Amino acid sequence: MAAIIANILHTMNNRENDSIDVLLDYQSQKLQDLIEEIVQCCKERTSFLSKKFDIPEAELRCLMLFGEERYLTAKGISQKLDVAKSRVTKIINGLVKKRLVESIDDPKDARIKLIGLTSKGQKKSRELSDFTKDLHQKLLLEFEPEQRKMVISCLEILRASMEAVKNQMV
Amino acid sequence: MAAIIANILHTMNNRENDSIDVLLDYQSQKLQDLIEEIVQCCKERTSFLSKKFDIPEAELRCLMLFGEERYLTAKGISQKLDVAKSRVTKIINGLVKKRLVESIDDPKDARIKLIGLTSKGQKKSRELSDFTKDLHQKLLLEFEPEQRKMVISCLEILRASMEAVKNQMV
DNA sequence: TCCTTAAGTACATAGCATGAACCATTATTG
DNA sequence: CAATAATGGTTCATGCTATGTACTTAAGGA
Repeated sequence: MAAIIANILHTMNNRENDSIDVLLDYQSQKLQDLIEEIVQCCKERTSFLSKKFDIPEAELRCLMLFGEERYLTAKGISQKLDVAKSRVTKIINGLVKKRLVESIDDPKDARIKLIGLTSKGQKKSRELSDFTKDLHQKLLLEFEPEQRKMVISCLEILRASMEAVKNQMV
Repeated sequence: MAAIIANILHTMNNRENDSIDVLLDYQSQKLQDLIEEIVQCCKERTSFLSKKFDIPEAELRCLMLFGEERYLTAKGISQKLDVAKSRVTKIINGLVKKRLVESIDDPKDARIKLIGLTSKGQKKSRELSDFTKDLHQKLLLEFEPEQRKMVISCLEILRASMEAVKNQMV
């Protein structure tokens, strides 16, 4: 089917005026489908990780925030995960129940609770980041070496353009 | 920061052996971040559409299935959306309540209900697909004309590679 | 006719996420 | 310094996403 369309396009290409519109139509449809499929694949990946590590997706995402920082606050997590702070309470509760995280009172400010990984949490977090790193390395190795740089810069273009369209839409 | 790393990489590049590993590390991290951001942007887009059209995301997705086919069955929808059939019942109920869809009994098989768009549903569906088509066209137009083909083929490579990694993971 | 399979629904359960109301505690300001 | 405002967190009500099991009805084959 795609081949047929491509063929039609090809025969029309160097002849007429509105063939440009046809090409644009075809390309934007293609773009839409590809993005759709890629996003779908990523969704499956996160769902897979959640099952593999037996931790809900939101909690996994939270666990991965402790990359650099030793301690995080509920507010900080709320901002990084881009969710309401009431949501963070739930997520932290889940992680505390699993003994992956523990919260201590901030000695300076009694309102604040400092959330930190337990050693069990550090282990899980490490495993998780190792796994996803490995996954993306495998992905990279699927490309031909010359393609790698190109794919990355294409994604950079795509991301920037998506950002631009988003802003232009307000 | 990225510039510094890139610089380090550059000075190391044509000299030593394990600089390849460093490059791979850098690139896979980059890849991970880019994919993350792109997926995030898509999530925001669907959430935006849901608010704009005042219809839950799952129902929107369902509405978009009536592209070619006149009627769909619950089972068919379940397969296309890749959700449990009990989920489909809920989704259809929502759409029926909004008078966007109606179900009639299959004259041939009393077990089956044929789901079809109402005229109101057709209108919404059309609006929706027009909007997303426009969006992707805008996106395409953000690229330089020469880039368009390249970005698309890069996404094709990416999609194929993700598929490959997924299969290789079982 | 009996049994199996298929289509669809109901219900219990779980996760994701928000927003409003609320309780402490800290900061500000008159 | 005391009243008030702002901040950090929790609780609760609500709604969407999604699954799986059990159930009903219908179709179709042995």
